[in-house]
Amino acid sequence: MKQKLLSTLSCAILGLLHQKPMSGYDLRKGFTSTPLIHFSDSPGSIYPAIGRLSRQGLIARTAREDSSRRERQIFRLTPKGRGALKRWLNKGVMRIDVISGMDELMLRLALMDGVVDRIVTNRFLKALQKEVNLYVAELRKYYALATATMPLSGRLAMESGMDGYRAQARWVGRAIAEVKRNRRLK
Amino acid sequence: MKQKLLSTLSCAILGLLHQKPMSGYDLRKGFTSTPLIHFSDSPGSIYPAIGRLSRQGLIARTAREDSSRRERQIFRLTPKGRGALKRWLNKGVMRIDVISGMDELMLRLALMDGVVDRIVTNRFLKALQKEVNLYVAELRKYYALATATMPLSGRLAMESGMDGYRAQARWVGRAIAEVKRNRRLK
DNA sequence: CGATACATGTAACCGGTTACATGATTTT
DNA sequence: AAAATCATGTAACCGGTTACATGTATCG
Repeated sequence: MKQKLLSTLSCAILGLLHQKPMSGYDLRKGFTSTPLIHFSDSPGSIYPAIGRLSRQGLIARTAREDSSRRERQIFRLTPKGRGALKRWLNKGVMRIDVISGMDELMLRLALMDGVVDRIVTNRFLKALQKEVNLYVAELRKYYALATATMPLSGRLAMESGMDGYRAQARWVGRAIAEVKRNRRLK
Repeated sequence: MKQKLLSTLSCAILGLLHQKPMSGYDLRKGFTSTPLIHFSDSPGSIYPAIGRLSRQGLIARTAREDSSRRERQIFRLTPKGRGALKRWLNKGVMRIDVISGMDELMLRLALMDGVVDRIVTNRFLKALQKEVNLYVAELRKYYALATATMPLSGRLAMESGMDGYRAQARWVGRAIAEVKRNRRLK
């Protein structure tokens, strides 16, 4: 049986539903009211995504809490959904993710707690560190070669990118230390 | 007459063709061989984009240089295309761009040279600075409130984002200074 | 001659965006 | 009673991804 590829939004939904069963509306609020806003809000993306996940058997309706509010459909993760979530969290960190999928990487990190153990988080951060450092080195090399011929605004834009990745490199070092410390304390 | 909304890729193509007329293949290489890689490579996105821009009258085929190579179709910007490019570069900097469109903002900056003057670049950077600082402040506030209840990995992911935006804030300060210095030297 | 780089495209698929539609419940 | 918020959806559109198709020129 082949695993369907899930969109980032779908995986975000799986991660949030793992933390706590909730409705489509709650999910939307979870996106719009936190820095997760990156991953879209708008009913036109979330409800269809819920429908797909439901059809694939990764999430399921819970008995609705008919307290007073109308028709709230609460969804929860199925075992199959939990499996899909774990697979997504366990994926490797590729060069291309660092170049154009950093948001998704950070989403993965954010959703790891309570789903995978610290070893996975640690492995993830180590892999990320490696790829970020490689990419910084590559950018530096490109910059050294091209800077002379680059116009001012182009150079500034490139420096912005490099600064961002350097900040990531520093951050990931601290993050690894924190995870290690946290593991020892347990 | 209403202006069609152009995709980021389309605008990137307009910007590159403004620097120098070239073929679809050249554009692809321009993307894959530089940090512009963010904005897709793959023939399946570039050739259709070229087709659309051509149909809209924003770019046009140049007499082909039939030196020896086969069928290279060289495209250049039309006056209408230059107008569209300028409008894109002159757009304001919104909060939402900072939150989920930083790549496009940096692309805009990178392509400004030779198309719009330093005043526009300066205005852009000032607006960016304002929005980045506001967003950093907002994140800080959210972090202060939520940090206690956030799991480790979630907190780390959030810190990554904050570090990134702080780096942007520092960079934009330097960038503004450089543009000012550069303007004085001229 | 075979491999690699040059060069351009098409077609199916997928999913996000936008806008619209609907209706209940709570607040003013 | 009107307005705002809660809550769920649908449909058209657009464009990016993937994979495929095709053929030339150059180089070893």
